[in-house]
Amino acid sequence: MERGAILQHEEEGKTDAPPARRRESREKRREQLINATIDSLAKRGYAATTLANVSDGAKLSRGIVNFHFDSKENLLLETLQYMSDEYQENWKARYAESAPDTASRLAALVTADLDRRICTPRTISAWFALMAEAKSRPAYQKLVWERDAKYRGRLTEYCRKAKEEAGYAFDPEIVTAAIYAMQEGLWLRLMLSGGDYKRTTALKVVKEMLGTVLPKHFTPEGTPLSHASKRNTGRKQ
Amino acid sequence: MERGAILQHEEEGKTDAPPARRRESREKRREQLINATIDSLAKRGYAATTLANVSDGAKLSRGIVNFHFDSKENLLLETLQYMSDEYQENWKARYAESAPDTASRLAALVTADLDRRICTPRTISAWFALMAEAKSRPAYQKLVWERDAKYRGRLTEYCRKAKEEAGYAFDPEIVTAAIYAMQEGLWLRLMLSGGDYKRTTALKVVKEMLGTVLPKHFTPEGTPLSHASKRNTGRKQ
DNA sequence: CCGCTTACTGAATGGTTATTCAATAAAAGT
DNA sequence: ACTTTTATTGAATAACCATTCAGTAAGCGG
Repeated sequence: MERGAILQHEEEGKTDAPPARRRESREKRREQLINATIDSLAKRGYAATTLANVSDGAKLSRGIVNFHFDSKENLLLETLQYMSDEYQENWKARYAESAPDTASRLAALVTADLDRRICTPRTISAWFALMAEAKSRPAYQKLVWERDAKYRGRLTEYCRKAKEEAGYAFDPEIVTAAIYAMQEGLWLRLMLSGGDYKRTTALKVVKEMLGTVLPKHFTPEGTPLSHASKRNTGRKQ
Repeated sequence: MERGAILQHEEEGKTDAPPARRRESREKRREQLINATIDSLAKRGYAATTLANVSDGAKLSRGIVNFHFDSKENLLLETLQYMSDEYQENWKARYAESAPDTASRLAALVTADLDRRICTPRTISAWFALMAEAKSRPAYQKLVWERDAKYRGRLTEYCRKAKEEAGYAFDPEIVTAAIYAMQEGLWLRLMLSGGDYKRTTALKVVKEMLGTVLPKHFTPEGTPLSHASKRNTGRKQ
């Protein structure tokens, strides 16, 4: 469609003015190209992302992508892999640094999705651009399904734990599905609203939901109640 | 990528074996072409959908799309419009045929999304294919935003009503956002799981959520409690 | 049966794009 | 210094695709 794009993303270890024409290690270049791909996906969408866009974005020559990734198809797949890894590393880190009680763990998991580090317009747009193509590309679908399974498994584990601790009436699998679906829906909303809807608003929604569904573990506003509330093992709320 | 597609979708008013080579009214053809577009979007995704695919799918000649829609861009936009209208007609119909109490109305609205008539793999895949491009196409974004606004407005109205009736502690806007996000997330899940996850499972999730968030209006399984429960206007649950 | 309108066709066109590859040059090894 | 390896370029290629349009024929009013 249009040309002459201004690239806002700066690659990792470089700040000098004449950036290219210097050789780099295989890994550095690959990451640089993947970042340029994410930029283009976010700005132009899947259909309008061309190899010329990517190499221009990285300020490198036309043939560079096929040299490092063999094909466009493969570049896109590895970009998805890269984003998937980033996502996973993030929630695992948030999980690890949270307090060990059920409420804090759940809050960490659920909030990780909306963490400043991964929840940016750039990331979300690129993610959905690839997601929409997943239906017709088994390789994408498999990758994403596995990403999901790990996260949801952890989430279910803690929903089950919460149920045991407070005697909630819900089915942990179903609550997990509901929470996870809500998170993905909020991502979609963040993308479609084009800026009106902020990350912090989405956070409020997620937290209020935690407060409503798990009233023994969270305040109505969604703040974790860290004390181990083993008191009521009785009936429902 | 590959060729020689088998088309599973049959257009509206025709069943005879030699289908083409007969002139049709402008409206019939346009609808037929839109359906072929949805088929292709669902099967191949946005990027791989070509005008040749569409005209082949409709068993018509190459030039047909530009004759009826002027451009590919316009065909896609009108396809989005068509799907958007279908969606809206559906929830309005479900709403209209529901009992007039708050619980039934809410159940109708929330369940409409997963109605057999609009919630098919074909529709969902095509929808997300267009959605992912919305970020970079203002015309799409506007259209979808308006579609959403009407539905969410209605949903908020009834969440507010429910709160007044039973004295829930929640913020109706936030609960609406949560429910709507969950619905979109479930759509995404239906698409990505490729058949494991069924419409009926998603329905269960939605209903259990209603039961949890609005315990005075629904059973824990999500069946509406139709009697007007004006009894407690007091504190929170 | 005759013009006239309207729907439709499909080959031709021109622009875009992924991919290849021979040439080039920076490092690394010796 | 020189050889080898490895990264990079950019012009050439071939495929693909949206769009155009001159031509064809179906329906229709007369």
